[in-house]
Amino acid sequence: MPKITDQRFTPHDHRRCIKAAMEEAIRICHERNGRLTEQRKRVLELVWSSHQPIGAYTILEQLRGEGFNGAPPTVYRALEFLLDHGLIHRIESLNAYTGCSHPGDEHTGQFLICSRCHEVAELDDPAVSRAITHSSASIGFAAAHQVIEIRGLCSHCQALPHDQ
Amino acid sequence: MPKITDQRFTPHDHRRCIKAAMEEAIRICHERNGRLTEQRKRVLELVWSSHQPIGAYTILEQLRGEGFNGAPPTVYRALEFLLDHGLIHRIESLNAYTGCSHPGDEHTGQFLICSRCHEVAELDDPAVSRAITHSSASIGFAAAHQVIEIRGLCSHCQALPHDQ
DNA sequence: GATTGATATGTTATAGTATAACAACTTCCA
DNA sequence: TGGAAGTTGTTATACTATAACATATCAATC
Repeated sequence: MPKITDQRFTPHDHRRCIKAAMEEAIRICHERNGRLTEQRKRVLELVWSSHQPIGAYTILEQLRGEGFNGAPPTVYRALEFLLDHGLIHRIESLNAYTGCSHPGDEHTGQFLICSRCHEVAELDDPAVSRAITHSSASIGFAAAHQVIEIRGLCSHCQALPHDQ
Repeated sequence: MPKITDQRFTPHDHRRCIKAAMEEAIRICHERNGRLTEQRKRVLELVWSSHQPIGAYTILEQLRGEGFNGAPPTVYRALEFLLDHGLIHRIESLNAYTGCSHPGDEHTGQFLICSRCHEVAELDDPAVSRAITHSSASIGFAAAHQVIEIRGLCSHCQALPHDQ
């Protein structure tokens, strides 16, 4: 059974998502002796500012809007840290980043990307992973990391008229 | 059962792959009234020149080595045509392109990418697709296009010593 | 075979994404 | 307190992709 731990694709008080994510991040970094500096924390908040994946340069713009006077490497470094600690994921097909819905667990995300509202939900269905591992193994391929990004329409957008 | 129609990940006479792919491409384009021009044909050959995905700018370099005096748009247009006609796939996680192993069939590829030799095989296992469609549907998401790119070690590279 | 509309290619410029390389600063512990 | 490790600043540049407009080629019709 797929595991969806958040409220994505449905209206909700998103501030709670952010708050919960930040608390989790602090906990995890503390546990792992990772230094969640102010910059990294702020980047994580920006990534979590919506359920739409956000690009590195958009993050940079936002930081600049807040008086930050930095350059791309700063953002990319923060993203790298957050990726390394499993706090965010990179969506390869969008060159963008999104908050991880269940950090801490070792996992490679499976993403459902709505073509209409552009929100992304993370689905971590062991059945999917298993199917892939099994199928790969049947031709002798040892699967390590899985990139799974599914495009389609979320339930909310399916209910809307087609002419947007 | 996964369907692997080619000889990837094993030594083989690759000229045959190229030849077969080109013949298929000609057939398919004829059938669909697509104009497989010399440039497009040459780009397709370059994409098929190995089982390693190739980047647009590498293609450009190679074309230039052959006396072609063009710019990126030419290459990207050829790639777009080939993608539209299902003759190649784009590997999102590599920003690169690879020949489609069974063009003509409607399908979204599932790719096995060897981290060591960098070859890519296309696996089109309906069981994997089904697992994803099913899992998505269970939370009301209508899956349309699937990006599946698996990193790991091919059977050949698994057999090699670890210190490469 | 000239006309014309559609398709394909050439050309220049620029947008968007990411990292290399080195300098300066902080943190933390020995 | 000194020094190593880790973090951030800064500049430059690499890599990937497309916009916009000009020109050329094709293919069907008159």
